[in-house]
Amino acid sequence: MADSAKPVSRREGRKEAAVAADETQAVQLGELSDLLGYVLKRAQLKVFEDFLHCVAPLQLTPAQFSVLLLLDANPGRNQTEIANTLGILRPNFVSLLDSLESRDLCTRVRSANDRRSHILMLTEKGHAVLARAKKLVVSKHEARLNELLGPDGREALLAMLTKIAEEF
Amino acid sequence: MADSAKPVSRREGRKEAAVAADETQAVQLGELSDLLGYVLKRAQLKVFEDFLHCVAPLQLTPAQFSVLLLLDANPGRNQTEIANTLGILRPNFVSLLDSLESRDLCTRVRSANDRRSHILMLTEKGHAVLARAKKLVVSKHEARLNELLGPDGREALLAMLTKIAEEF
DNA sequence: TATTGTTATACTCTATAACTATA
DNA sequence: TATAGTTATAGAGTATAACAATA
Repeated sequence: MADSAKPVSRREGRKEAAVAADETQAVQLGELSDLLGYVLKRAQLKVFEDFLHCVAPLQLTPAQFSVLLLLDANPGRNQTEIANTLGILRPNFVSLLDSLESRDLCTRVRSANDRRSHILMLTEKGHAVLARAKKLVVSKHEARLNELLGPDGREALLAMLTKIAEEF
Repeated sequence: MADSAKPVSRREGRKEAAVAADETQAVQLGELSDLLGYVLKRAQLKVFEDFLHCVAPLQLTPAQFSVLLLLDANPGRNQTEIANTLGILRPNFVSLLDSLESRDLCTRVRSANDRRSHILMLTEKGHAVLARAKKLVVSKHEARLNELLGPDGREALLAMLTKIAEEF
């Protein structure tokens, strides 16, 4: 997303001649501002955009970061297990892993028990990058959210979103 | 989304032999369950999925519904204005509009003032379909969310997401 | 026969450049 | 020259089918 798709905020969209008096009417969101799915998607895009920006020094996408986090918390799992947990289809997980492995952040090792499966592990560099990424996420990304919503607000938001994700 | 990418919920992932005692360890989400962006995305997918299901009789996607809502609330606007407001790029808005217009839900009319621009309007059928869609959204989709979160919870969630979408 | 990782493929979203017709 | 709508195109993300190796 370069800059073009960013939605117009409430007081924009005027033509040159109308800037001073803000003459031209802004487009009304109307009932859209009460549609949870719409606002949810908008908020999600904003949060991902900020995540990307905060972790830019390490060149990690949200998806890549989530894989590293999961490998750290679950050493010795295979591709299917990790992909399923993240809701990523196995075929699509292959290239994601390829990119991480080519950067020496994780490795695939054929399992001794079941030689069909690949055991996934973080490399030393993977651990180091993950540690640095976590620091950036906490100190920059989540810190900004805390600032905007307050610690209580953030907790409440997380609880409601988790409820939707798990029970809806 | 057929069914494959659905994430494994907490107590799954065991091998056949282990089902009874739930022996095989579930993959641990770990810090992922505290990452707002992750939960936000998961919740958004769930909500869109439910929206699609609830409005299935009318064959409207969330994006198409948002366009119809906006045209209803802002008659006489052109493509650029509507697309910008929704955060849709003008080139991508063309085929979206084509599909709505081919179903006789809206029309493009060349503006008399500025013959470059297309004024957008809902057709009679467009108004009717939008009215029916609104009923389905309120009575099925948003009703389910209200049931899950409670009216106060829903309001609080909407307020926080709006804040993120506008100020983050 | 079933499963793991993989390839190939297709469809949707999103993004940019460039054309045309108007201004 | 600048803007509105459009075309073409390219890249992500996501989906399914099918194959080789292994169980």
